[in-house]
Amino acid sequence: MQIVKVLIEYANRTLNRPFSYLYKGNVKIQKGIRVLVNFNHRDIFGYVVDVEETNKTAEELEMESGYQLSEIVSIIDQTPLLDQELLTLLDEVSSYYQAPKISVLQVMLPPSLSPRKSALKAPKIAYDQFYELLDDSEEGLTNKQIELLRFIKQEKRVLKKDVKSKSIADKLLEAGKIHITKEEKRRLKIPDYKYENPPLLTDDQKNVIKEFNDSNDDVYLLEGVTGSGKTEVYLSLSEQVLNSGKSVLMLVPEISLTPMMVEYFLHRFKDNVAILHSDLTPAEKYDEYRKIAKGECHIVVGVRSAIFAPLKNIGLIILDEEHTESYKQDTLPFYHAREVAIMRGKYNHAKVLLASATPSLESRARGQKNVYHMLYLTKRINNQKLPTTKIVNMLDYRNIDRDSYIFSHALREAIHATLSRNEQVILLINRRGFSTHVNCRECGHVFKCPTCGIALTYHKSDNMLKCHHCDYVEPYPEVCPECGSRHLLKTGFGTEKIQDEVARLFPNARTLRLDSDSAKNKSRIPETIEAFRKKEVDILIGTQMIAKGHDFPDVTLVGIVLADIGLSMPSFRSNERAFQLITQAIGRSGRKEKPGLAIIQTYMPSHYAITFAARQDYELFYRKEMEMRKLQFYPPYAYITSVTVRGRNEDSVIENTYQIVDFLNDEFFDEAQILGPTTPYVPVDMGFHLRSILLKYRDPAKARVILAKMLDLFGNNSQFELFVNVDSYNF
DNA sequence: TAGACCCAATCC
DNA sequence: GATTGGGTCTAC
Repeated sequence: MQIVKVLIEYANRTLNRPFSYLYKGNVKIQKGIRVLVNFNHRDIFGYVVDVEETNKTAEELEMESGYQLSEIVSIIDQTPLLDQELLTLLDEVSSYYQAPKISVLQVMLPPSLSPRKSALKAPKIAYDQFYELLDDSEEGLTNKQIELLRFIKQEKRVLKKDVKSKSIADKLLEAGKIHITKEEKRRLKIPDYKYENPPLLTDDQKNVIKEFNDSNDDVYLLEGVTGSGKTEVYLSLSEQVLNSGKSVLMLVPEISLTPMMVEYFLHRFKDNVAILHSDLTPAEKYDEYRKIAKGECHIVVGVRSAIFAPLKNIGLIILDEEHTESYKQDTLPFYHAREVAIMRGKYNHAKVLLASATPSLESRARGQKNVYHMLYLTKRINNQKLPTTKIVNMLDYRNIDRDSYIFSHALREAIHATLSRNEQVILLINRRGFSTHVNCRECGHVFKCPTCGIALTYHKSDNMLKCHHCDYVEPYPEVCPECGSRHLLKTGFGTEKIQDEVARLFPNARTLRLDSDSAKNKSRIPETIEAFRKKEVDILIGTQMIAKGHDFPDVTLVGIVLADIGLSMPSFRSNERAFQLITQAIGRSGRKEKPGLAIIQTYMPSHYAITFAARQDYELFYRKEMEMRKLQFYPPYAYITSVTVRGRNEDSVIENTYQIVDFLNDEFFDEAQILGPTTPYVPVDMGFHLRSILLKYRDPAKARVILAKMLDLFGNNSQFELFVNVDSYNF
């Protein structure tokens, strides 16, 4: 008999330990397969982490352990799901992020292979069936049969579903003239891209590639201004790595927004590329995953979770736009693709290339200390000039347009001039909806989300109040629910309001809005982008989703309607975020031979994040922001981890949070700054109250030990749940 | 994580 | 007296 230890599919702290089951059959159970087990009256998935042979009886085992072991319901897999590298990575990731192993497995594997019960309903392998010739003698066959036989002989193999007459084919099968072969099908349909000859590299690009090749360092940070040709560097390096017999993992922030990168790789490397992103269907993900695991392709282009692709013999890992926050998962297991990339790079002795026009401060600081090898691309391709920028102080009423409190004279006139030259405009406003706050003028009542407690945003298109954090919506009430007054005040503005204003001020301009409301259906994002590129639209209005990566040759004006929005967020990263967003947005203007202009409207015209972004001066921003971070002891000077306590009873949550703070203070002595309990920005989550603790420290190894101890001590309480977010981005 | 179980509130 | 709802407990 075998004792099988399994991890349960529930990614809950209190269940984060192996449970034992019996297996009396004669199959040798292997570590790393999935089994179906009965757990607390329900059949669920378990992932086998250990197997022991035993001569004891079930009764003896019950005596020893004090509980009755039940038997495995069924075995799901024939062979282990992960190879040695990914098993090692699993351990490393779950210990670095203090995350339940099962939660890491669940992000590593596609839905069809996931250790969770829903995998039973997930897509299976699909096959194409072919007829193939066995014997071409035609004796005793009818004319129709001979016709089909000759056709199959000529074509070598014929898709079964392409043969119209099944009965004739059946006759040939019966006579042993042909047989059926099957082959796994790839359900992701990829257009047939023509190979494109690589363009000649610029001297800058050649120098970067040479420096990269001549060095033996592990991790590189390529700082390259917008439009400096980073993509061609990726393609060239990838080609080299492939020629040396190794494979390439290419990570991008989000494929539906920036399909260009995938297209470049498909043009150059065709069938050798597999694609992994969140818009694929589960069936497509499964097929791509197997194609990679079987070694049928050597390049993976994908988003965050693609860092776990079962690619073998990796020679190069690239993170494009490495500063992008979508590389950090903000749910369990809270991993950051950059850190995982570095772990995988070490294991494979592969180089890791991080790249951005505006690197994260963490990465840039490591570059400073030569932990990462810095590389630079300082010139735009063809020496295109950066756009002219202008900061407009919106505090000065003389700058504001007479007809609109949202637009300045400067921006309104620039839009007018651009349109009359038949060129295009991008207006960026980093906020969705129509107005950001609705409150009652009589009693001051503020409309808030009942589940999250944050202010609701008014959306004009459907006349609804929406929560921008959860999916709560309610119809816009004409009267105040508190006092019955009809005087409701809408303040603040977002994309919808801008669209209204533009329609009013420029009635002849064709406008389109692109934000996560207008793009509910993700397939419409590329459509909108394409319509704009084809100049069916004059003005594109949108949130940050329009600021990234796109190349619109006829855009010569970018207007940032209110640059301060990001800056007023209560986060130590808000300066960095604002700088990155403004820099990226400005980079959309004047991409071809026409000179570009960018106008930045702000109430904080002398804020360094805005002035340095306007000058496109990353290095100055970096230095200034580093001073601030040093002063406040934030990353990159400190590591941070947040601990969130979540429970039904608010008082008990607060009380327990204090106890944890006390514990952490005792353990760290003076080796950490501990802030908290604080009430998070979103204080209530589905009826659960939340409180957070922020830890800032210098020694991650020590913190890991203390955090593990904390989870041992406080992590198994039924009153509350603990969430540990190592290297958190939510503060 | 989700069901079972317990107790109290609520119904006609 | 039965039914419903909420909170708590537990799993191999």
